[in-house]
Amino acid sequence: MSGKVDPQLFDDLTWRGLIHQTTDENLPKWLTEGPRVVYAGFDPTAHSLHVGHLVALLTLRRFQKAGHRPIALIGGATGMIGDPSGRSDERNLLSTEELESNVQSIHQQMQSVLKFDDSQGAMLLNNFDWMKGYGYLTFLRDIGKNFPVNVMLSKDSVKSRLERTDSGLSYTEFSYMLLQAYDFVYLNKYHDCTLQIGGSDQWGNITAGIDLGRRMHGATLFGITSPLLTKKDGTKMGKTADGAVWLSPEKTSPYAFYQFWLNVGDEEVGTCLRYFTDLPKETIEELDQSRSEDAGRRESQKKLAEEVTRLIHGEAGLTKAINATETLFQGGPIENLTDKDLLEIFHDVPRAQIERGQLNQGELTIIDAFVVAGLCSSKGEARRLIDQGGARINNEVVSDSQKNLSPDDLASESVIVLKKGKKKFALLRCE
RNA sequence: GGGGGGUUACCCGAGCGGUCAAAGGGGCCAGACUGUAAAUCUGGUGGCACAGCCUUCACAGGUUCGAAUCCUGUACCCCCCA
Repeated sequence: MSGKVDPQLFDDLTWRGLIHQTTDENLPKWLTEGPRVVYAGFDPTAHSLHVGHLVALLTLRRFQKAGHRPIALIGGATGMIGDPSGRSDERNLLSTEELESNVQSIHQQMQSVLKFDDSQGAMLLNNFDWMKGYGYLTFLRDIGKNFPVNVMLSKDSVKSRLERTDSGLSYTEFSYMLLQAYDFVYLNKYHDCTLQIGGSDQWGNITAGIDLGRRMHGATLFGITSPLLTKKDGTKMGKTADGAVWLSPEKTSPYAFYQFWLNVGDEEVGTCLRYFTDLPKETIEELDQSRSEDAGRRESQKKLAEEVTRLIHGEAGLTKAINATETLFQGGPIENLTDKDLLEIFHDVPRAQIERGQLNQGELTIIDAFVVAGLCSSKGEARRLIDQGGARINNEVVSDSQKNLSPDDLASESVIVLKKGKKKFALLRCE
């Protein structure tokens, strides 16, 4: 590792609003003195990372770009336990098979964000590797001995759970902190790691690791937490009505991913630009300025969506997302497109098969079409939708709920595009 | 063990013999406005063969011309006394 690091890193993080708390006032100076090994943990509780993981992942990336060495720690062991921090109820435990498969795919995803290639590149470690052989008695003697219960009880993550009367805290979850603390100490001992970053809900776990390092080895360790990103209404960022926004293109298509960022509210978009893009300060401040003059142009949202989508899905994914967006929201009728075009643009839109004969005979009512396509859960709902003017075929409003579909309604060789309201689409495809 | 209260649509919650598919609010869906926003306003929100019919008010029975509403039993929840 070259000895050079970017001395601006901490200032940049501060300007971006990514610093919530630090464990030591000398930390900014300490960071400029040479390359450090920094780690953040990711629980493999799902098959894919989601937008909620992105802040930590991108912060690791910023450290890497500034000349430090990141470790992405996958919590194969801790994921079996479940972190009680910020949770109101007990987690379900995952099987080892699920965990193993999750770890694989998460590793895959991280490669577009961190550079793992060279010998000084990022490291991906799984704490299951060093925890699996750790005996209970040994662990209690080595690690547990260093944890005063009164200190553990005073941690916010534990305290808040104990104060709830409607859900308890199992001994298993209570022990989570020891495992994460030990991770830090382990990484320090074997990989020279001296800094842990995480969301502000990780403060308790991070300081536990720092305390443990000092008690066991007299090590001096550091920690930084970032604010948890919430929307104006207090709900967590990264969730839509349909659930989490995933990084995996199988779970959230590049189009849907792009749309998520494009729809970020004016109040949040400034923060998002700072958190989720590498855009320099000047560019972001220009966008702030532009937004205060005419937020309706949505330059900030477009730039944000573009940057983040490119990072996660690459240039090709971004192009697809933009093409689909333009087609879907240009407003005019959908025509002069081929099956291939439509199926590509509407890649992740739900679709249903219908019989060609049904269409030719005019046997399919428009009400049934919306139900079959899954846009409406009952015929009554479909009827209401049409009566209220919220139903479109190939982007043209249909007002007659008695209408039957015919071959004239095909947008291309075999596809009919149904639309509910402004943003929900479905395809009917006749064979 | 004794006494009292409760269980209503996705959620909260009114209804306490007919006019109840069931007030009100939240959520959700759609429309207007707009920027594919926010806020606001309007309409909708059990199903269907939709001016009508069918199935709903914890569950099972009963009384009645007629029950979410009354009675009996069952399950679950809460409170008070022991």
